[in-house]
Amino acid sequence: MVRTETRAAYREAILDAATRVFGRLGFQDAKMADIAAEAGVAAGTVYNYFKNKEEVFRSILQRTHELVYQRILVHQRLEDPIERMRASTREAFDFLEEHGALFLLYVSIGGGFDWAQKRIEQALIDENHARYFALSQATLRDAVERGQLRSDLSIERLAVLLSGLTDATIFSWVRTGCPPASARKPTP
Amino acid sequence: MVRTETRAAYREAILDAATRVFGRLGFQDAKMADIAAEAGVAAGTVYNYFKNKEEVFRSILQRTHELVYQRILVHQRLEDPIERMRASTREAFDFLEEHGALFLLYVSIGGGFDWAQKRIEQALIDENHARYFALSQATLRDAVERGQLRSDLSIERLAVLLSGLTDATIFSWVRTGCPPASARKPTP
Amino acid sequence: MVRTETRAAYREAILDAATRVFGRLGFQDAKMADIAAEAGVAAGTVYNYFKNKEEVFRSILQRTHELVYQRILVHQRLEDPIERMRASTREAFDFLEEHGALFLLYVSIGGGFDWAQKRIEQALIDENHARYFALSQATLRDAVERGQLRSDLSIERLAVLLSGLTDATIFSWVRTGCPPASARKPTP
Amino acid sequence: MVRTETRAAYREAILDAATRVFGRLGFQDAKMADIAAEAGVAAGTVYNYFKNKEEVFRSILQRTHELVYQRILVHQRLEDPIERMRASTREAFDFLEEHGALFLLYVSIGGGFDWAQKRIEQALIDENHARYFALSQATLRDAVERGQLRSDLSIERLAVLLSGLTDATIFSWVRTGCPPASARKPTP
DNA sequence: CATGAATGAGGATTCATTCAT
DNA sequence: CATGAATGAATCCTCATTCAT
Repeated sequence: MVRTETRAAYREAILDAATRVFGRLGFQDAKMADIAAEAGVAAGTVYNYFKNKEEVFRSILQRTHELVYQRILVHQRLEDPIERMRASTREAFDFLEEHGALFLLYVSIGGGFDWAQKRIEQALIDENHARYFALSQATLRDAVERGQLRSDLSIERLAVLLSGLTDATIFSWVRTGCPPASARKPTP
Repeated sequence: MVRTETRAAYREAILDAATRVFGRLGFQDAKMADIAAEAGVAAGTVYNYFKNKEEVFRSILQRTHELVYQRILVHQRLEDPIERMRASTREAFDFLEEHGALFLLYVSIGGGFDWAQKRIEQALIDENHARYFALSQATLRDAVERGQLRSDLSIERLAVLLSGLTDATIFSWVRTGCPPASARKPTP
Repeated sequence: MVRTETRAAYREAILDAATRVFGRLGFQDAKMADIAAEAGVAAGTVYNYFKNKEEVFRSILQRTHELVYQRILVHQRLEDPIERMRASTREAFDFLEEHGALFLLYVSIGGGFDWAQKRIEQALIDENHARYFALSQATLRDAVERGQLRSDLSIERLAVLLSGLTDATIFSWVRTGCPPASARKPTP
Repeated sequence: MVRTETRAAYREAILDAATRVFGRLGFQDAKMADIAAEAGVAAGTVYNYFKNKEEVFRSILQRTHELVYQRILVHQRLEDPIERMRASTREAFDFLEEHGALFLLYVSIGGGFDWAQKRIEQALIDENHARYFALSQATLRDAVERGQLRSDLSIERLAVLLSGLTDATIFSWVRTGCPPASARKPTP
């Protein structure tokens, strides 16, 4: 058991380090040696936990998605769909503010910009995106059923719109540098 | 004179080739040899026209910006600001459809995701973005003066919004793969 | 500890190999691959020990200087300054016979002939030369004090003269190909 | 005839340019393009006059040797062998002062330091050196016959000695940077 | 397993030389 | 012949990955 815990600790430490390094330098410029150094382990050690650089990357992505998803999931217990939506969105933006670099990383891949990676990661991205999307659609459907939303709109299209707006905000944010002034404005 | 034309032709051919290759593989994975091969010249030849890989990239960006800007500029002659805006936006999306890969490239940099490049190109990007932005603001101001737009809104904020919406569309587009179904819908 | 020894051994092996290769081909024609091959290691390994080709070169120079200097230093214990001088000079020439190629290398730089290198190494060369020179002057001064040498001569000028003669011999030697017949003649 | 003159003029211009460039940068660092530019011709033109970089180099060497040899030859008309010797030596040093860089070049090859070149040029060097040497020996022999020199010394050895002293001076000169203070001192 | 050094494939870039105009 | 651009072989160096200790 201790062993298992130790292994897990190492793994987390490496992922943490990799997250920082990738966030700082991007995928290509981040060297395995950098990651190892940041994690305080030897270069070879990283390979005891991850097959290669790509898998380190993929693992970060997966871990992050899981984290955000879990956080958002919590808000699904809220009774009111509108509240649920609002809380989820805020959660996403809160995460953004906390983990800027990480999100950059996510976006850079999610956006499909880093081709080399895209080939490999797209499936992963899509799968996760689908999870969020399903959540979003469920909430919207709920709202329609409760009469809080017009029923003559395509749920899917609405979900796409919402997702698009979020992406747009992130995109602008990223483009302009970072702090999206209005992001934390109190919702009226 | 012939020489000058020939040189220009070579330069264009290389930029065209580079655009395709970068679009296909991204900056890092695109090899100078690939670009040369795609252009049908020897590897060394590329260096007769561009100092290095980075400059090839930068030149593509600059050339594209110029092209799009010129195209949009044409529509500025339109009397009606609203029409001007509409035409400009359509122009941008038309370009997108024609030059998908190229735009991906643009976005990948403009979004600031490819760190290594960002450091270098951001100034270029910003400068060009400012040009578009100025155009956009001028048009909006015009519209306000003509009473076609509410005058109690911040022109700058409006411009940011418009820019953001465009970016959002591109972003979603890029994310989902490519064809943004609604993009060419007849404007009502 | 073993590690440290192993590392040192590798380093020495590479320097030995580099010395041979540089001696055979000169700085420019010696390829890092040649050096690696001669040392029996992979090309990349050389870079684990030296930042680049230049540093390999510089290290050879430094190591050699140190070696010769230490050998000469031993003779400084001799009581009689004249004997000290004689022994030192012979040591230098002995070294020449043992390490012809190496000395060629040294001279080629010391003489300032390999421009590209000169820029970088001159300081190193000068510094070491100064050490020998100081030793030489000290010995001469000693000889003067003991009345073994005329006191009306400039010590510095004498040292320059001695140094010049040694250089001249080496120079002729190198020019003519190598074996300076008279070099090992028994000193009467 | 005009043609021939033109050709000769081009050839000389290129050699002059090459001399300057080689003197400035050394053989390896001097680019054919540099030489062409310095000569004010196109890169390809150089190849109309010389087979390759090496031949440019060889030609400089040959031309210089010829020049110095001819200058020294003039002094051979002097009656007194001692005067002849003195004049020749001074000629050599005068040349040195005028063409420092060129001489550096000569020495760098003559000394056999630039290996790549040495392989090729050594024969040329040796041949020319032999000419000087023959002149020197003839003069010495003459001096012996006239009773101006002890007859119990080996002429050859004397010639070697003289040559060595000259070389030594050049060597020290080159090593220390350049101006050999005493070189032009009035011979008492 | 951790370590950290060895490995070697891979790629940007340079530049002597060639050749069409 | 002069020109100057095209060529592509050649080489230094990086760094992901492997492996002996």
